[in-house]
Amino acid sequence: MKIGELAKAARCTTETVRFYEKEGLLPEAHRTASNYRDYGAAHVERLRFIRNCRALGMAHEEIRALLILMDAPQQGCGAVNTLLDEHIGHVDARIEELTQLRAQLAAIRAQCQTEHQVSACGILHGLAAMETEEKPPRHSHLG
Amino acid sequence: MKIGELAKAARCTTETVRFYEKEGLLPEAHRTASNYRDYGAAHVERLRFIRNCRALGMAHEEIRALLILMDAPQQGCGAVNTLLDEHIGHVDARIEELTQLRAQLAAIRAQCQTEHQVSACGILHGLAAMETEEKPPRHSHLG
DNA sequence: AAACACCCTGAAGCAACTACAAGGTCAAGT
DNA sequence: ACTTGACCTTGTAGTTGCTTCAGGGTGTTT
Repeated sequence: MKIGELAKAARCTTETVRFYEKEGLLPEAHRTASNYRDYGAAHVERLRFIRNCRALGMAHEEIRALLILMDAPQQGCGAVNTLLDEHIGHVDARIEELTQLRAQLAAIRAQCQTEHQVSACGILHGLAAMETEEKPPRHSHLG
Repeated sequence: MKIGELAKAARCTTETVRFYEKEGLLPEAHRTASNYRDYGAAHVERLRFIRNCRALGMAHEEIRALLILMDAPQQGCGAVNTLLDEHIGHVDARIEELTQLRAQLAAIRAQCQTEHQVSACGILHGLAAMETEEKPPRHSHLG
């Protein structure tokens, strides 16, 4: 099958397929006489796997690690479990960060209930007066 | 004050300060005879405001809009309130997305409780079998 | 005069794509 | 035979919010 068909089968774009190939996530395809990429069922499976992992918020690094583990089918799957647990940890950490942010934003928002002059706006004063924090180190690759 | 002092006052790096200047978020500084940037109290205030907004997850676009509003102090602050409400909406949307992701991940994780062969791992099978979804349009700039 | 901390500019790198630009291929219709 | 249109090819640049680096200048101290 051609790249467009593969892309449709995994519900992504041809550009994304080519990008994954360049990244080494998707193995290179055979080429037809006219230099078109030519894919088989294994490519569809692999690409769908990658897209599913991405939909779950995994980074390319994590997916790459999973793919390598998958390519040694008779090995133990402890590393797979670990990797997933760590990823769940990233998601939890990010939810926690955003929840705290949400509370801070609500507090600032509460400082202005009615429309008045900008110079007297509680929100702007709140934003200016906040304790400026150093950027904490990232807990996850999730933005 | 020199750029390093300004950066310290707002707890960021000199590179970040120069970057904000290039972006137009921070006005350009006067220069000394030796071409060093020379900042005053107004710059400290502005930079701290920017860093506080960033710490609350706002995008540069949002901050830029706030700064413009702030520069017209006798105008009404309705737009400020709206902007903040929208930003809170972004955060809520992202928390919701991540919470759903979290549930999906937990479901997949539950498919493998004990270590066994990769080829029989419920997690990998779950990841392969998932309904591949099209990437939904972004609800927010928060990753 | 040398050492060291600080400043300058400009370019490149990160993640995970997306969006061109400029061209080649192929099947269908006239 | 020719054209249209949909598809394919490569390569490069843009997105966001910085960080890092290279290669150099300045200023104070010893």
